[in-house]
Amino acid sequence: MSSETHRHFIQQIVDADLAAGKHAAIATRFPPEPNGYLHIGHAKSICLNFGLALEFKGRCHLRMDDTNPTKEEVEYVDSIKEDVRWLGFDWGQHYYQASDYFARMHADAIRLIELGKAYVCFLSQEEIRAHHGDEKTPGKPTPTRDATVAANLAAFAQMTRGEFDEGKAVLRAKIDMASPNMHLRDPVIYRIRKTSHHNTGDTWCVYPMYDYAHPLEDAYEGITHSICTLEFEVHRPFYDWLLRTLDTPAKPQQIEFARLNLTYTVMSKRRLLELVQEKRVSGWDDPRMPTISGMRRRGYTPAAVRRFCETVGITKHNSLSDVALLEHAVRDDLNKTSSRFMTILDPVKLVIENYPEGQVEELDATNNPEDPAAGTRKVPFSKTLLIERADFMEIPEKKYFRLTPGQEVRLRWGYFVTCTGCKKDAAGNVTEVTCTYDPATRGGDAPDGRKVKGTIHWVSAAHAGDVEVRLYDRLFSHEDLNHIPEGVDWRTLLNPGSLSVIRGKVEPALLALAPATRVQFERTGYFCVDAKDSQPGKPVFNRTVGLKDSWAKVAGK
RNA sequence: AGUCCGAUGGUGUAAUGGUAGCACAGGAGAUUCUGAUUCUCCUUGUCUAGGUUCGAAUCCUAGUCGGACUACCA
Repeated sequence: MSSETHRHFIQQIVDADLAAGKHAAIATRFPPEPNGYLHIGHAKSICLNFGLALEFKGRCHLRMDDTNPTKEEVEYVDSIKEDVRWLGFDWGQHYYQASDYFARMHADAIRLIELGKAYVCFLSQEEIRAHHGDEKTPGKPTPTRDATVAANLAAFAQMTRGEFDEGKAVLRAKIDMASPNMHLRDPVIYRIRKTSHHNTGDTWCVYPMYDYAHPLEDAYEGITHSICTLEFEVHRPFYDWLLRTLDTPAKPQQIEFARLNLTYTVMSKRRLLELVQEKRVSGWDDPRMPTISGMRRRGYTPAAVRRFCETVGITKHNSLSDVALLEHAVRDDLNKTSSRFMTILDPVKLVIENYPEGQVEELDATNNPEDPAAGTRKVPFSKTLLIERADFMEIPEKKYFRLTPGQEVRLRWGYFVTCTGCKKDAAGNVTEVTCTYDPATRGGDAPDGRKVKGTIHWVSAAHAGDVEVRLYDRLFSHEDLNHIPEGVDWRTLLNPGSLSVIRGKVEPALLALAPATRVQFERTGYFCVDAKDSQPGKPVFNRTVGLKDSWAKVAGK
């Protein structure tokens, strides 16, 4: 993490601009295209843009960049709004859509033509590409490049009226066909799309391209700092050219930063969309997805996501962040905020031989040792309990602190018990562990002050609820999805064990939790009540992230 | 290949000409009614070669490596 005083390069730019009196207040924007769900990479951008506005008491606009009717849908618009709000940000009155500016952008295109800075090109897509040239070859001018303003005006009007079929004509900016920057070789700024737009319907059949629309949207809204990712660096000269040529009152400054990459995670919308369409996941909100909605369903907190975004920082060089950073952020938050419960995911019976048959006690358990205000709850205790299979070993490994014949352990919030042995079936599987308890240790403390090395969790067999538990692991088994071995399909890199569904035995209190409640299963991990598939009294639990397990490391050696 | 951008431990980042620091991960230990948490300590780094300077991670030059660009996507 950076030091308290560290300011990243964008903050420094804003500091300088404000100090120089360049702006009275700053305005940033988060401009997603509604063609997919937001993911953790967008969260980084959202935190940056809204965070800057908050820090400098400026404003941050939420703007749908809906300039391509063939790809965008209302479903995405709604999910984007929900996700930004969930992350904890508020755009206030500043919700905009590129499509709201279509008329104004169109008028500006006409101005551009009048200025002699744009012309209608009738070349086919292939011809345009052939005329484009390459790094060492300058492009060739289109036949109509030097047509008169009147002819271009007329042609653009025809385009606008729908008199040409899709692909028959485009409007191009007239800049420099020999520029070393390809984006300055007369870029296409309007194309014909005879598709209904989710917002403007059939009003238009010409739609602006991103390169043309974006600077204008920013200028119309008075954006001061237009922050985008590194790949738009080469587009900046056009961004500036357009604002200069049209002499817009506002001259927003485009600043690029490095997008987020995460280990074992795909971040491209295209791939995410394929995972959904090919049903390799249950949907955009599948808890294994790096989408905001997936992480929300998985049990991540907005605070943890924001914290993570702070941790990875803002720079101009590409990097691959370890997903462990994200996991740490969520554990750190959940540790402080979630109530603990006892659940057994791989049960084996534990019978307390000297505990009275039929007796049931209600023991007090602390909900969250990190937060006394979380209070306590009652947990039923009886002669026959269920414990984790891993908490018993007939022949113990070195430093094994759990149940093994002759060893005493504590049953959390219960009693000290001493293991007496186990019963097995014909195949040699342990079917029951037996022990005796010390009645003087009720609640979990020995009056004589003796200590035990291990504490294990349990549930009363007769009182336990039976629930579905979904154990999630990383979606991919390959670390860097941006670098895949030659000839390998990224889909084959999916982790076949990314989801396992099991049944768990839980203490009664867990059955009454509201959907989306986040809890810790003691000694196991953080889980949350699935908001979609849970039924009243029948919760489904999603594992958000496991607890750190240093014993697993020791035992694995 | 051209143009542009970048390069600090295993990972992510600080240090803005003056002691290379932080977080994660990893290791060792202490504490603990979660082998969790917490706490302590430790390992590991300035891409290379020149230059400027009393002094360079920082400035300059060249090289190397990585990324972006050659869509009627954004």
